Amino acid sequence: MPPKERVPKSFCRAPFLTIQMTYPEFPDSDNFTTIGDILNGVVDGKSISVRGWIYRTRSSGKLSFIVLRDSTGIIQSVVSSDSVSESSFTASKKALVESSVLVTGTPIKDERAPGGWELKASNFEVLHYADTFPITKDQSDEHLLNNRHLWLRSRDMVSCLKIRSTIFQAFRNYWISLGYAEVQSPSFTTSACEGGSTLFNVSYDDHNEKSGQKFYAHLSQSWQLYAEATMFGLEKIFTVAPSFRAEKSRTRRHLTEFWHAEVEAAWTHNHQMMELEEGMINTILNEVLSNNLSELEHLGRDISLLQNVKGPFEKMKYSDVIDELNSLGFDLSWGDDFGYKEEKALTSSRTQPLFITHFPKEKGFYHRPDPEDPKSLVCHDLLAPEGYGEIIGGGERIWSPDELDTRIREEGMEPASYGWYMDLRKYGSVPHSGFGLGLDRLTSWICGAEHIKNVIPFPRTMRRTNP
RNA sequence: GCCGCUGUAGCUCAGUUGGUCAGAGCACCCGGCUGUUAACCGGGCGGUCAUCGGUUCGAAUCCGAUCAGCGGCGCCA
Repeated sequence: MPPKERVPKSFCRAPFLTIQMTYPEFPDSDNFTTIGDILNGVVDGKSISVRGWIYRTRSSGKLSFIVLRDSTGIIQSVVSSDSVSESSFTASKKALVESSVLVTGTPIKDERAPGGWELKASNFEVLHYADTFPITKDQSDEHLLNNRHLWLRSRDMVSCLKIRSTIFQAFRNYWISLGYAEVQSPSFTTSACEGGSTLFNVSYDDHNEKSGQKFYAHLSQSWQLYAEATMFGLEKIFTVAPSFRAEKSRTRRHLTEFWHAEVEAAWTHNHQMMELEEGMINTILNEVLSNNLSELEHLGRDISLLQNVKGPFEKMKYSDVIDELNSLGFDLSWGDDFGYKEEKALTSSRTQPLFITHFPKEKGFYHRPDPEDPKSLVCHDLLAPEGYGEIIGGGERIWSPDELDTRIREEGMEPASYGWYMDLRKYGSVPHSGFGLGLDRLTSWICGAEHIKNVIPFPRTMRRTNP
């Protein structure tokens, strides 16, 4: 075996050093203008410099048209052999799409340019000549997924990811403003939180042989059991974390690794939590509408549909939903679970989110049976409109130790196998509620995405873990 | 787990009943063009037809298996 390559000590410790690094080919300077500022008319008529990548390139004899992009937009620059050095002009003709460039010039309004603005180049410098970019105008879903590491540069992906960022931030800000604390729970777990869901198994070298177990741990499907423990100290908590489901689901709404926003609060009833969720959805939508209009427009989203979402959201009991579905031609009886077909029928004609409450007991052992109607639960789902379906599942948790014991046995499980979770009901148990929100599904709805894969940088599905 | 579909050049695809079927456009390279809008004109490069096996005088084409991927259902967020 060849000797292991040694990493220079100074490299390892780079963050702690204050050595001034200089890159002669790339000036240490903030003296660059964003394309967004140019398009907003901030620097009309002045000579400025732009740094970015080549988005499109066309040339004719003595003239190159180089469309530049940065994270804020795109602008066409015109490189004329009359107004730049020979090396600049050659570079502009030679550089392929996605080459990184530094361009100096004067922005002017010009109707002939896409976007209405144009940069008259006085200097055109290529920092790195790109190889032939694998993504051209002929694109298939599969090719774009195989090249997702490069497709992330596309305006579609950038728009979705900007909106996604707003959504994540708005979620956090909303709960923090209500006095909730952000808490982290482990991704390695040994307790299933929800029966039925399939768990990923994680191995750990020879741990398995030594311990006699088949695996080291599962990957978490939800923080809920941990949240119920943490809640007793902090009372109001939330998290944003990945959850993992090994279901063999192949739909436009499923990922094996998805971003789960979850909330848990002591002294809180189901109906109170639903009100908070409504406020959360409205807050997130308002933030997106005030920060990401251009991204929504680029994606072709019907913005009026989002603007028209206002509370109070419609609330229906499960039994009434069954009646509505049967009036639409379904044949369901009380106790039947309904799937996406039913969700789609309910939500495709609606323009507002829809709460469904009082599901049958089978939905989850940890949800509290309704004292007035013990065969149903004090719980809720929230369905997004336009056919996007379920984005939230939540409810009031059982807080009485005896009731929890009974429910677990009813589900054919042994309370003892829940170990420390049963402990939580022994020491000052209190009423509490919580929910889980699929952030990718929420983003998918807000973006109007065709597929949930379109709104996460590196989607993980049952058949894809690359790139 | 179930149902359906796809695999031919770097990309998007055509290829009829098995017989000049190794093709086009784009990309890339060379040349031309001073207003292009993922331009245009001329030329060039480029494929073990997913893999393996079978049927046949002959297979990209028919059959089987395998691999990879896509869409949907059920389940869930």
